[in-house]
Amino acid sequence: MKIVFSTGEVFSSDAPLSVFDAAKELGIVTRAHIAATVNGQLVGMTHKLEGDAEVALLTFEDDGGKQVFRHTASHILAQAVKRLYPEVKLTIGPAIDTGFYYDFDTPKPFTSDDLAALEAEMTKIVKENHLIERFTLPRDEAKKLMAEKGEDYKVLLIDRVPEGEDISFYRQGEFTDLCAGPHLFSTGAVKAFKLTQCTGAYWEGDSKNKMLCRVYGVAYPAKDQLKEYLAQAEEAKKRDHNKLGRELEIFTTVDCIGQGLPIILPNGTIIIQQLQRWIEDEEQRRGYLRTRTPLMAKRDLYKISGHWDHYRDGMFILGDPDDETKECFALRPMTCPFQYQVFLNRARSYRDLPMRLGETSTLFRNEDSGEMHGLIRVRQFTISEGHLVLRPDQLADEFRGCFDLAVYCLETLGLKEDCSFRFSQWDPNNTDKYEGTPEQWNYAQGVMKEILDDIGIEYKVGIDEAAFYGPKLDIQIKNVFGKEDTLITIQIDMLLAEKFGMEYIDRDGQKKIPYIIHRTSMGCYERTLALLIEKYAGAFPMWLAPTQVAVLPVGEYYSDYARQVADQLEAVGMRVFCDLRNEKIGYKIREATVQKIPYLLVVGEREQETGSVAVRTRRGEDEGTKTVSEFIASALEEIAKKTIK
RNA sequence: GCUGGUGUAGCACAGUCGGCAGUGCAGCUGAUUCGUAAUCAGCAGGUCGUGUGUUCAAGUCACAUCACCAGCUCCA
Repeated sequence: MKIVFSTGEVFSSDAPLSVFDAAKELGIVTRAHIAATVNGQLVGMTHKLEGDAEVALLTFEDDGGKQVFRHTASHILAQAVKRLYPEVKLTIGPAIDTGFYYDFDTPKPFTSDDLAALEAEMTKIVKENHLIERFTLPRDEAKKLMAEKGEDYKVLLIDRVPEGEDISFYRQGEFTDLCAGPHLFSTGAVKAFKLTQCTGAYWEGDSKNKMLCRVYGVAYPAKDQLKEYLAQAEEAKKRDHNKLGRELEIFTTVDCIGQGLPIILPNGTIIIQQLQRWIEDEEQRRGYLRTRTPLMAKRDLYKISGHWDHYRDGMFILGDPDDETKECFALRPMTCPFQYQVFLNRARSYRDLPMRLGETSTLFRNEDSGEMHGLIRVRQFTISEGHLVLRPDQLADEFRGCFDLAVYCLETLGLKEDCSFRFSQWDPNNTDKYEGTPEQWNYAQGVMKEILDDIGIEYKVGIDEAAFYGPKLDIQIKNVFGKEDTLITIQIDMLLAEKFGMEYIDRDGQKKIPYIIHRTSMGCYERTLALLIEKYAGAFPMWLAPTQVAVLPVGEYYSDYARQVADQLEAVGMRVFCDLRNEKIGYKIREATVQKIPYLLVVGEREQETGSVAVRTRRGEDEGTKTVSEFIASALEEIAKKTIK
């Protein structure tokens, strides 16, 4: 058999041998090699080669290497748990983006003290440097082994292994776990790790099931890598919008107003106002008509749209929903059925299409109490909402138009590089959640796939992530904790137009049902603001900065001149803080810098005499002395271009 | 909604075994008139999230409740 390595070496052998042995014969294996791929499949170094193969050796720097390394770390954790708490039952313990976790069924959830004890035990297991051996068993013997050990969850998992697939176990010392693998050669390689938190998590991710105890951890081959990760995580937390946003007086919350109902303070309001003016103008340039529709409606409207059946728990209802003899209102959780009334206002011709409707729309959603998070997940929020009513032949072009607008928004805000795309589809096995027939869904998703492939973006498919009326392109972004949320969404809807009796007279005189695109351009203002805070750590681009310029006289004697400079800046629309307090210049500079005001203009005798300002940035750079008009010109240019510095 | 954690002045925090409510920054007043990241002094600031209980006595103990945080679940 012929073994070809990705580095070019070729090894021929008559007898089966392991990846490690083959690589060793060629002298290309090092201690850093912890896993491999064989014909594209991830395996451990001890994997036996039994035929021609293409092999690539992996280190921790490779994704596959990380995965194997972290997975072994999770087994070491499980082994430690079984040593200290034999009564605990094992469930699953995969590698994840940042590290690993293991879910345990414990009589009592672990505490942080327990984690310290577990870490100590894990250190022992690493020092003992157990070899990790793989073996397989026939189905009934596998179940018998796990049943004897009292591992009920593992017995369930064995039943799920498809016929014909190996049921594999990994053994390290006295510990054996049902596991598809692969794993490291031995436990000794996991030199640096930390258990980061323990929380609850439902068995199989279903809230109807028992809540297990999930322990999260991170693991690295070297101590300094762990140290670096922990330092980075600490740094990321300093950018947390929920902390920074409050410190910078962008928003606050008040107990007696309630959960998910933040107060946007003046600084935050300026940013949202800038975003709103910008996006409304941009949409107007792109042919949108603006509307203003009510924040609430009678239940009758939601019955037509389907929200009454599919989304009632998510709405704030005013009145008794079950008393049909009395009026019952609900705050709107979305804009669609309201904005459709604009189209329905009179008979429409094919010439009226595409009709692009835009609204800065405030919505209310009664999220469960545990769901709220700073400005990212709230119960009342405002989005750059839009609905496009279209002829079938316009669908692809208009979808692309929405996509272009969304990308333009993300690029302008500097968020694009942090985003990923998700094609959110329905779940054909869970059709109760959705309106429409499989034929309608397959058609809508087919059309959308064609458009996405034509645009040529990379996307993940999200099954069971669709809206109840149609598939979506979701633009996803991660916060500082790595948690992903939808920032922008573009949806194709082939159902609601018919429900609302929307139609247009086509060229041939026939009544036709239009297609609808639901979309946001910039998304939800609150959520976008949160991500901007985290992206820029509060140092916003000039055009968004709540205060753009601080004018700082070196002494009270120059107050009049400072005020004159500030007046000139304000006259051209800039947001200025003129610090006339009787403080030393160093103190004023420190304070303005901490507040992340983009430009600090220091003025004293020299500047007063020449009609100039000494320019300093919030990053401490000295930009020299400029005349006031020179500074205004460059600042206005930066604002107009929405430059990101 | 579920699991775990937190809640003391505007902010960051201390408060031991249940025994007079504290520190720093911010704020206010005064002095200082100053050139690129914190001048000095004084003053004021509190129903210890809220409620109920235990106790001679509760920031501290118990129960309930509200809010905040992380995770799970959910997310049009």
